[in-house]
Amino acid sequence: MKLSSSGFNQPAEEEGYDVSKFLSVGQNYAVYAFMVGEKKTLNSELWHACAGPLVSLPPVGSRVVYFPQGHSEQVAASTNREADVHIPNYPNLPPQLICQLHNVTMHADAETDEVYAQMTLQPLSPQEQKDVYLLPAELGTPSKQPTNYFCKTLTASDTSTHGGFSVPRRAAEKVFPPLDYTQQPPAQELIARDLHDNEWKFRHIFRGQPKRHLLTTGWSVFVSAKRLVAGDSVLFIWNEKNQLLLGIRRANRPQTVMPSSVLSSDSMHIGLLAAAAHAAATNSRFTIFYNPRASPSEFVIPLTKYVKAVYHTRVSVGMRFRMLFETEESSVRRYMGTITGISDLDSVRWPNSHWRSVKVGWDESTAGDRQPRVSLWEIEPLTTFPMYPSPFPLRLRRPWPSGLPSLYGLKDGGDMGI
Amino acid sequence: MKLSSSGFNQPAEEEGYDVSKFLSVGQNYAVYAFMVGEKKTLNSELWHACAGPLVSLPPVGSRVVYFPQGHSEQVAASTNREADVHIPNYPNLPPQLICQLHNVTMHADAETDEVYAQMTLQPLSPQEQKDVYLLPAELGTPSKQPTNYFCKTLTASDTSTHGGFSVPRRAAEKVFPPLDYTQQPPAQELIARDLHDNEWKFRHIFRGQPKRHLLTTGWSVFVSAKRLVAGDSVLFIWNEKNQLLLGIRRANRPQTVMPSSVLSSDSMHIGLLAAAAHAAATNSRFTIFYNPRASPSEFVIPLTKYVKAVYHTRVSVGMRFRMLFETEESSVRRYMGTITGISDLDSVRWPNSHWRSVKVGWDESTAGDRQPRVSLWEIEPLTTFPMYPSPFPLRLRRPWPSGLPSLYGLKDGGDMGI
DNA sequence: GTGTCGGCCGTCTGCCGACAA
DNA sequence: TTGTCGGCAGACGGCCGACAC
Repeated sequence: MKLSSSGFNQPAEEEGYDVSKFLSVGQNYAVYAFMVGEKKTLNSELWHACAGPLVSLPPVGSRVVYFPQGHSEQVAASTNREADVHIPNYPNLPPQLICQLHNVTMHADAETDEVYAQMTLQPLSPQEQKDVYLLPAELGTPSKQPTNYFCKTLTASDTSTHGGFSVPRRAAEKVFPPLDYTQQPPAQELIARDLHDNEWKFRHIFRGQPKRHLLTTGWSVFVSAKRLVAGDSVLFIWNEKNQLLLGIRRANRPQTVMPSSVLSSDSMHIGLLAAAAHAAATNSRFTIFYNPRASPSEFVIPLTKYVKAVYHTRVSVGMRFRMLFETEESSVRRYMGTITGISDLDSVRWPNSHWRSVKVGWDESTAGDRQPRVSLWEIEPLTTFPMYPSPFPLRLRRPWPSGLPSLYGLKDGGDMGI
Repeated sequence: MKLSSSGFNQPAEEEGYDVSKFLSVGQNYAVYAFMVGEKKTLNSELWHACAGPLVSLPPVGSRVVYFPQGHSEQVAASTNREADVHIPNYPNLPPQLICQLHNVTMHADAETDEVYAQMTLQPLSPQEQKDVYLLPAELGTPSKQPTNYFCKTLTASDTSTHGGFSVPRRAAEKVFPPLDYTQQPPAQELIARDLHDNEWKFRHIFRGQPKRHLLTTGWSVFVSAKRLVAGDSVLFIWNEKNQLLLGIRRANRPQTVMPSSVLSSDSMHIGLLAAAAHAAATNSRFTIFYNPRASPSEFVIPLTKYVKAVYHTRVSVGMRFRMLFETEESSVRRYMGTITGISDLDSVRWPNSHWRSVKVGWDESTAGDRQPRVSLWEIEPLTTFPMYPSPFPLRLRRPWPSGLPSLYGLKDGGDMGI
């Protein structure tokens, strides 16, 4: 069977699908359906697969906590410019804003396939902000990766013009349709759709000595169109509607500089702060973009997760903890560390903020790119009563009453490595 | 002579050169020299050639007028999103800000070669803002295109993989070094540097029947590296240091959508307004990016140009005028039109603003993409005393005193086509 | 004067199994 | 099990003058 080489490139389309129309929370992770006018479906599972195993989006309609500091970090990471000292202070903007999450749309950059989410947030009124601490804390709903799925980091041979793509055997048997082994060699045409609903055709063949699964015709067109290089990852996923989907995850390149050429990074930082401050002052909606692979940390988290971490968990200097990280093979592993201090990240602009208030040391010396500061809700403290929830109901307490000095009394914990 | 095909691609570098170090104003257009640390020189003439014949940057140290509305238009054009109604009003931010221009740096996007300028502005104090109207209005200093220069819009053959680049004969004779006509066919190696100081080598040959100038070896590498398509333009320019430079100007593509994936367009609009408002309130410096090929109009103009247009020129409904436009061949031509009304573009947010306060009708019916609204300083009114300056000194007057109704008494002039 | 084409040659793409890690 | 390679055949890149507008 010979594939024609035409029709492989579809025109790029603007993406943006409203996920707020239907919402099912009956499963372990939120399931969205998305339709906007004549727009086609942007598959939620594919978006999450591209975003990575640690990324979860809060359900539409839920209450979330928004952190301007974290949002600022995303802008800083994207523009490669820290927020300048010239940026005005917004004294009426608290370090965290409890919001109603009205809308979440998943997007993919038309140029790079970079995934990001647009969220519409509405700050609660001051009275509502106080009341939420009295609500019972529900358990968070962790994201789940789909099962019928595989992800492979591309080798030099995979991206070379000299050949095709070598499919790991288990992966091919798990997610590709079964080959007709009566043919010699067994082969079929695979059709997969990307985030923009563009169709890609590949010749899937099982040949060689020893036998292996390969993608040949069509593969190089895909590699050059997506500008993939060795180290990037490609993933295939089989959705419920019997469609094969594929996505990409680019390697963490040495920080691509993008000074945007439209707006200074200072203005961007001011923009997000002013937008949040205005929304907080008027209790009106505002819009943010969350780019999970550009942002150092999630800056919109479920309120339940925040309340549980900040009000129902006791942490102290010297305490051991675990934290989840994504591995290079796109799976998850835990790293261990010790809390070395608890203090404000920026005591001038953001006093009494919980954003990255925990200074930590990591057990493994290869902790080069792991943050020296984390937030309470990112870590899992190891108590002397581990593995099962405490049978004693925890009483609510405010970790440091506003207007009073921090209970921890430790502005800069220094290195107390144990 | 055979060129090796290696060494044609240089690593992309971050651009950004300080032009404020040396400033000569003795010529008809501002000449900048730029050095930052070990950075190489970004050639000012090449930047201007890529920016187009109508773009001029005010001299460093001069006084300029900054228009938030125009800046907002640039963001809207770049994000394809108009400013939302949810954006807060900044009642203390006037529609124009008279500023000291402290710094201008010319840049080129590392990905696309798009040219843009970064400017550092400092609003004058309220007292200074008033005083400037009493200054004598100097004549503007129009930008000038260099002479040793040519620009060609690429044909299908130029960008096809099938062949090279056909050099217009006059252009080759004017800006390329003379060929050695003793060789048969006459040929040479051309070396040209782009905005990033990357070096590009081309085989320049004079052959065929009839004889013509061609760029062969090296051309296709350049086309694919810069992702040029038919309709884009390439320009060659010969600078004073005996270096051949080359730049590109992309055709106005059908609006490439870029929702930035980092910051919502609302936050960007708020950001530029809040940054300007903060700078105005504190008389502190702020930074803007001016992207001449993305922005519908210049929004930082010399104060002298503004004062001359607003206070020393009488315009009225029905008056005829001329205005400069860039042609598709990158030269300049004048279009004629008639003033059909004078009114606020946005009487709610920006009352009494001179930004696009003039409604116009264009003589030629092909005026599809010419703005229906222009600013006073963009047009050249045709009076009954044309061609030479009036011998009578014009007295200063404010066109519409703030707090009083517009002198024109015409909120919406409608179509008064003559 | 210059845009496009047919002709022609050389390089590179891309499919194959061999082989080794 | 799978990454890389040599071998090989065919496609495409790219240089040439012809020719027409």
